[in-house]
Amino acid sequence: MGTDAGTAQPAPPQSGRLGRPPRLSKDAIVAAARRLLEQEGVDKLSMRRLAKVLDSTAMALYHHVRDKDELLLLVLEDHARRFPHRELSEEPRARLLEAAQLLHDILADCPWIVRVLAADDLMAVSALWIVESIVDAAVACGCTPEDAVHVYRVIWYYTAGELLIRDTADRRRAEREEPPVRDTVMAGLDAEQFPRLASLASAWPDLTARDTHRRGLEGIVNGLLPA
Amino acid sequence: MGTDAGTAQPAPPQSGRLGRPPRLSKDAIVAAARRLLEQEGVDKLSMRRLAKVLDSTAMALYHHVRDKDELLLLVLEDHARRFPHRELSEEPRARLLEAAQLLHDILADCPWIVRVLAADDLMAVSALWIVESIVDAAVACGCTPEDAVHVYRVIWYYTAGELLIRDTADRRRAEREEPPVRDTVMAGLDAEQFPRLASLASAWPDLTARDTHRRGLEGIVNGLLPA
DNA sequence: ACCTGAACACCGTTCAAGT
DNA sequence: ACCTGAACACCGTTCAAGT
Repeated sequence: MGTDAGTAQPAPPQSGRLGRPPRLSKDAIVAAARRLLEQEGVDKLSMRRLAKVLDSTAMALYHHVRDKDELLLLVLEDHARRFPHRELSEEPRARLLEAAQLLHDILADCPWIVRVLAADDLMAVSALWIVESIVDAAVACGCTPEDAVHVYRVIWYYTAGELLIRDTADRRRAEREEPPVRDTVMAGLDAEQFPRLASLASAWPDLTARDTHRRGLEGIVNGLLPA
Repeated sequence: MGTDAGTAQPAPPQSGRLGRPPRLSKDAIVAAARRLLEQEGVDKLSMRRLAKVLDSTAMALYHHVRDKDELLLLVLEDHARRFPHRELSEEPRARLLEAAQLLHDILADCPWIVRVLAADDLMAVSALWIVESIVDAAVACGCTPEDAVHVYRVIWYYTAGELLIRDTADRRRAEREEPPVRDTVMAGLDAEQFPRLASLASAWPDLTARDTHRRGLEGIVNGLLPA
């Protein structure tokens, strides 16, 4: 993973061109950013640091990408293109669920993108077909086009929330040594005032199971599709 | 709103105490932060700027709050305490929905807190009773305690996602002059490849209705509660 | 055309020192 | 006990200049 230098090479010098030959290229920048992201996380990705990795200066990057958000979007685009292709079922309800799951799985590898994507409610262009699939499957399930967009949007909000929260919690856990505030709050709960929460206090953290998203998705789809 | 100096006063000088009398107080800091947040948004809230408003230095603030996150949490706590109280229904399903709605409404005024809260999946202590209500109502609807936590968690993910996305979109719109990427992507959609999205392109933005969250909530609850 | 250095206008936080 | 000034270790981005 750290040695796939293939895509990180500077662009092949085009023959007989005017101007200085480029040392950097969009591809090389995106590849380096991907590696930095994988190895050290978003918090460590700055234009200056990325430039250092590329033996260049922060300002040189701005010749190839408009700003940091565009760079992150390019990394997502690249990731979505590489992501293993999956056949979707014919049956619309199953297709809807599978597409939603795929949306989640692609983004689960780049949870930092949620903050950028949150500005819109659409995915990267190379994953737009998933959005199309969701809306289309919802219509095939009997939704009006408007309701289908609503279904998509609820799924997207839910997915974005899950990714944001899991990612934030993961990163906090990695960087701080103290236990999360939740644990101390839960431990000190007044059982008179909050009987339910108090009785669940010890079980609460463990309930963050891996299949939470999937189970919730099924419930949401059941609740939103016409009977 | 800018003149409620009442809570922004330095703490009343305690009689006969040792040490230098404090010029700042937690309350004054929180009140000033709240005003800054209301008037200028999170992006403008920095420890340095807040200190300037209080005629003090950034470092003095660290004597009263541990760090910026704690300060933001204190503002939420304050906001949740002030928030108008609402009676909840007896009927468990209605109570569940009302509590979830209340959770959303309280946070809708401080959407910037989602990034801080995202580290845990619990609310501010002064709004913990809402979480208790949701879990309790879910049990009253026939959920096991574990399923009730699951229901709460799906609602929280959905709500956090909605708040995050609406807030990010709002702030982008306020600061940039260009239209969101979504509009240009949607405008350039290949109708062959994405028939559904292309046909919805013009309608998409308008579909961000105010009641989206409420409608989605009902669907989610329908889908997650036992029949 | 592509890249550099210096600068602008900031951050959160720590630390030693003052009163 | 409470506050200050200076400093640390950074940010993203702009701009004029170089090759």
